[in-house]
Amino acid sequence: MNIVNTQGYGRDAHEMKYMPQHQAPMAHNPWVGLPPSDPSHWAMHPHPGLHQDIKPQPSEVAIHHRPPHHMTHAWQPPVSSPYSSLAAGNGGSPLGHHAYASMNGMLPHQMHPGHLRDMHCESPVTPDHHVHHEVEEETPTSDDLEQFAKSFKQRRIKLGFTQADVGLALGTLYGNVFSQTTICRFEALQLSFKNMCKLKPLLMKWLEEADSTTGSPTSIDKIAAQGRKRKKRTSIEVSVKGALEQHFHKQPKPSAQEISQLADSLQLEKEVVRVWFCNRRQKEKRMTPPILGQGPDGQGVNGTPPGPGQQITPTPDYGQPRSVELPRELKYPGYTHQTMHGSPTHLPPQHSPPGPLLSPQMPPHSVAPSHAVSH
DNA sequence: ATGCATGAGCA
DNA sequence: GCTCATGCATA
Repeated sequence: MNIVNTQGYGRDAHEMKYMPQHQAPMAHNPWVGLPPSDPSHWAMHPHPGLHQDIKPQPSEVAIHHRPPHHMTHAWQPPVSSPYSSLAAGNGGSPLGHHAYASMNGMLPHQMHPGHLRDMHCESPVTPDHHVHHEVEEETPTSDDLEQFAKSFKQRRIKLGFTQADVGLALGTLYGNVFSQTTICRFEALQLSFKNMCKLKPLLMKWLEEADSTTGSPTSIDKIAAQGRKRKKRTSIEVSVKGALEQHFHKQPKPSAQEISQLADSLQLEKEVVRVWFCNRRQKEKRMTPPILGQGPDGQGVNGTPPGPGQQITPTPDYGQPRSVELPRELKYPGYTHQTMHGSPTHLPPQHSPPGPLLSPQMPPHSVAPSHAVSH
């Protein structure tokens, strides 16, 4: 069975159609033929024959729920791997470095699995409405998520785990490995509502584990991804980004032709532009979307800095060519179909004024352009 | 922490 | 070709 290759590289053939013509340092196209002679720009894959999917099948990984300590990863972490903490069992995993993880002794409140459940339904400081003892593990509200993410991060840190550690641990717990990126985004609410909902239970379980097994190495395993021929990340100049942003404001969903034009004028590959728009749109759909309306180029289409009063995302009434899409004002339009049969899961009770112009985000912190200051 | 990229699934 | 989940690579 080698269904892997069907489309794994099937698209490479077409991908190669757009070659760097202006900015590419190299002349010939890499990813397909990628002769070992030109690895300078592409991550090499040790095993061309291996399956390419990064994520192993759950069944495949679930086997080693609690791996002894042997890692059968046929993967060579690039010497510069940011996730240096997972391998040998001492690299940097919390169990290894009790830097600030003297845990047990200093944890202000040892939460137990039981509590974990509660915390996802009701915030510790929850008022007293709809307080059930039943665990409505169905759709959590945005607030639930926000709060969970926050406390999750706190506890994760207290336990001395890195985001990468968690991601890997999830792999051994469920067979679903996640990257540092994903954990990071979860904590920062930078995922879609739906995605957040999906990950929450997993992270909750991890917390239980990490919590109960204080002291004994739980899951330090790595099922790594095979290196894949990946296009080198295109670096788009700020000025160009500015132009893209502007176009995005006017037309978030440019047609293929518009993309071509734009790409041409910006001296970018069409594919790069297309992907940029895809990513940009996706960004808008996160729980904590970026704030539109500012000149990314520094020139600012409106040098108006988001004052303290600006908590409403200026926007987006864009992208609704079909008129079927509900305004995001309703929170998360596309996600309201949460597999609820019959009884419609009411949308998360949000204190969002019925006004057509407001941010569907969490009011608490989405107000401030945290992006600008976090770094 | 985040920008650009990949790939599955859908239309 | 889009959306969506996800991650490598990088700032």
